[in-house]
Amino acid sequence: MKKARYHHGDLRHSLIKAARDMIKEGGIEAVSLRKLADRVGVSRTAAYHYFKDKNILLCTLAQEGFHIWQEEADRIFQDEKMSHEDRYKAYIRWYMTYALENAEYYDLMFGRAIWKQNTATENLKATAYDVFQKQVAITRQWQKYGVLPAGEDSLRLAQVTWGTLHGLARLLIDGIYSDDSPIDEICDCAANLLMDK
Amino acid sequence: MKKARYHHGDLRHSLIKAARDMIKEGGIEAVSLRKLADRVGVSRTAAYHYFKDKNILLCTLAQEGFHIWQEEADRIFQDEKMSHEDRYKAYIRWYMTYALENAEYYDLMFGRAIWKQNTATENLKATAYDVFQKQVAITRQWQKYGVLPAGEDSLRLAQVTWGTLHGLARLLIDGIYSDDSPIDEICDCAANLLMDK
DNA sequence: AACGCAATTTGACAGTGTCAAGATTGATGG
DNA sequence: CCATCAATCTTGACACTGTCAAATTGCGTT
Repeated sequence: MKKARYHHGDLRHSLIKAARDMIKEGGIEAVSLRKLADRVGVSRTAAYHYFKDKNILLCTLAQEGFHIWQEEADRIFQDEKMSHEDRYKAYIRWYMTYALENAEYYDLMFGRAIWKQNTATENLKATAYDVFQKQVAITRQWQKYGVLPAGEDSLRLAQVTWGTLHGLARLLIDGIYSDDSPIDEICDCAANLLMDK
Repeated sequence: MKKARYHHGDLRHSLIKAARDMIKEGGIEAVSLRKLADRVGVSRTAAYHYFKDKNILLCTLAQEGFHIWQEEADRIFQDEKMSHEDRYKAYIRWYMTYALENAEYYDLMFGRAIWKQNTATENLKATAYDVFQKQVAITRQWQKYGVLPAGEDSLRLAQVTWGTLHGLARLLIDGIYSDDSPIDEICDCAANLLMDK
């Protein structure tokens, strides 16, 4: 479709798209600007006109990931067909399966690579902050509905519950738990612990 | 102390020691075999006689980290001066502060870098497995003493509780939570959620 | 048609991990 | 005491990587 014209026409989006594919294939480690340029059919340093850094490219991808993430989560949060309890359980299960199915992307979004860099875009931080704030709001709702313990501070509760899901996802993704850990059982156990009894 | 002799004498340990320092200073990313060799005063490829891979070097360090980790944890597990409840709370607090204070090392031990590689030594996996099995055993004890809910399967419970601590540690270390998150409050909230009520 | 400016390329540099082949050494046996 | 040998370390080389500076190309406007 794309000819070898000097002006590519839509390089920015092509780069993002290619990087997205690349990540799904081989993880963040496998992403290199040069292979990326190769795949898009452009010269090695072309990307630098759109992304100051390799890191900024990754941040952009992560931000995109957060938006998709939020959309999918909202779909569960707003599903009126389920009871509050079931919705929370569904959320947990969705979190784990989504994280595992998109392991490489999850790694990008929550991984250290991006956040530790000092070049981490303010945009990304803002986006992630928004996602978390929404999480806090939902947590407050769930407390109101008696799904989560009402006694705890909503912010702390959101931090800890997210921590639990994040930690489990990480351990499963990284293969630190044995491979045959049944996700269903783990989700159930987590739900039992977190939810108000 | 060390002269520029051809035979270094204790290269393996020197390499490990230097790598350990390097990690504490600048994180895993900052570790390069060449700078390592430089620091030890030896040629760039000298390390390959003791470590087949860069990854294997890191695995060795991680294993060492697990042993220290286990020792420190045991000190809490076996502290008879505390009640079971207090001991559990102390464990949580220790976990978080230790992880945060040794963030770079924590990153090495539980980070993806090592586990994802197919060259991950069987030794490391075995060590980590031992650590986790001990965790399961302790969890079972705590269930017996009424600190943790007796109804849950011990293995799953250990997985989830560890997941919680691991996730919180990760989020705090990576700076995904805002920097001014009071660890004490987070620990308390986690304890409330996890412990039997 | 010529000019300007943005998009892209080429060249170059300093890093990295790792392999193969050579140099140095301390220890061993005659 | 000295030659041999295997362990230990070095040199050279290769294929990568990210990134900068300076040239090149070509579209749109005057």
